[in-house]
Amino acid sequence: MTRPRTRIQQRNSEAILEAALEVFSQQGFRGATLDQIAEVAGLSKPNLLYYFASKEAIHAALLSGLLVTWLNPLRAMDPDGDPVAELLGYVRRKLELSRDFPRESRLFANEMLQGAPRIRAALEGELRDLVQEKSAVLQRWMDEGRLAPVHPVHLIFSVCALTQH
Amino acid sequence: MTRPRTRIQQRNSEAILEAALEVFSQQGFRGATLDQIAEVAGLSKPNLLYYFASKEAIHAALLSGLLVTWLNPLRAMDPDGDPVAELLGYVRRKLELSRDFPRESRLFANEMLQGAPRIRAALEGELRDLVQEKSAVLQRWMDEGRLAPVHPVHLIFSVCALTQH
DNA sequence: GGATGGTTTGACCAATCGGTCGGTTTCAGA
DNA sequence: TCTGAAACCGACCGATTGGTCAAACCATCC
Repeated sequence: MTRPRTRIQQRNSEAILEAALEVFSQQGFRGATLDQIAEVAGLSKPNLLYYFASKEAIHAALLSGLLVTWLNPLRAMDPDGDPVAELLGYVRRKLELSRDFPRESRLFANEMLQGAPRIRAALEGELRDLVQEKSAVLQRWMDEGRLAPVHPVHLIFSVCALTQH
Repeated sequence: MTRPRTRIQQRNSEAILEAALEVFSQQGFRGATLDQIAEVAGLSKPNLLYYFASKEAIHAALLSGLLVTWLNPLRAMDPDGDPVAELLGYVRRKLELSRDFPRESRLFANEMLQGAPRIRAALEGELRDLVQEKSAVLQRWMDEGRLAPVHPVHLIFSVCALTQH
């Protein structure tokens, strides 16, 4: 619930999440085991469960911060900026994210492949709203003749597809 | 090894592969269980293992036929045809494949996410050769001025990314 | 009708899973 | 230096896993 207080809590919580990211992103949720995570983190299995209530809790903690980070590149697209520059900036930020955080990218992909059972709500809320908002911006740019006319949602989808892939 | 002979073998083998495709594509290899597959197939678990030696064997049987099917759209691109028409035909065939066989697509994606441990060899052989061959064709078309100049491998990668996504 | 070989299953097994428990060690603050 | 709480772990638990096996079943051909 609250943030870790002591130094030990801080360090071990981070080690667990780091290890869990490594394992979950490669094996998927069901494929990962607490023993694997514990070994990578350099802790015993009971000690893992001293910091997190369950395997689900570790996974949830990883995913919770993920969506925000992943939507940032699109969110940062400035409606008042230059259309082409903004669009290319969006592509570049998204690409750098995939390059610098491949494990997070795979974790996200794994979740999507299974129908996003744990983040569906967030996707249908936050993500949907953001896409609609930015689609409107793109549409306006196209109407003003400052951007080649294509379906704005398809455009966003294409950028996601290419960068994520 | 050899193809099923009797009608019963034919029917049950297909039922098992059909059920395994359903389960593997949703849960991944480690996430899927023989009990789930058996239930979907309408057979008992020991009966599954009468037709396939192991869980691995079922998965391998599914993957073996997959790569060929998945490379067909690119393979069918005709070096002597019209560049734009051939490229669009490739995109269309790939897109139809993803639309009509989403489970196979997810199975493939799952395998890729885990580093393709079971089809890495095939990827580095068959896939690599085909991409290089078709890249040469695309490069020739570009040199002849019949296609906008981009990196041919990036072009193929982009089509894969968009259609698969 | 009986013999034969392909087919099916209930019962079972060792290994592994996520998670618990009681007790021990380590640490921080007085 | 002492003490109480935080941190840690060996041993264990019930459930589930992939897989086995002997026995039963059943279709087919002589």
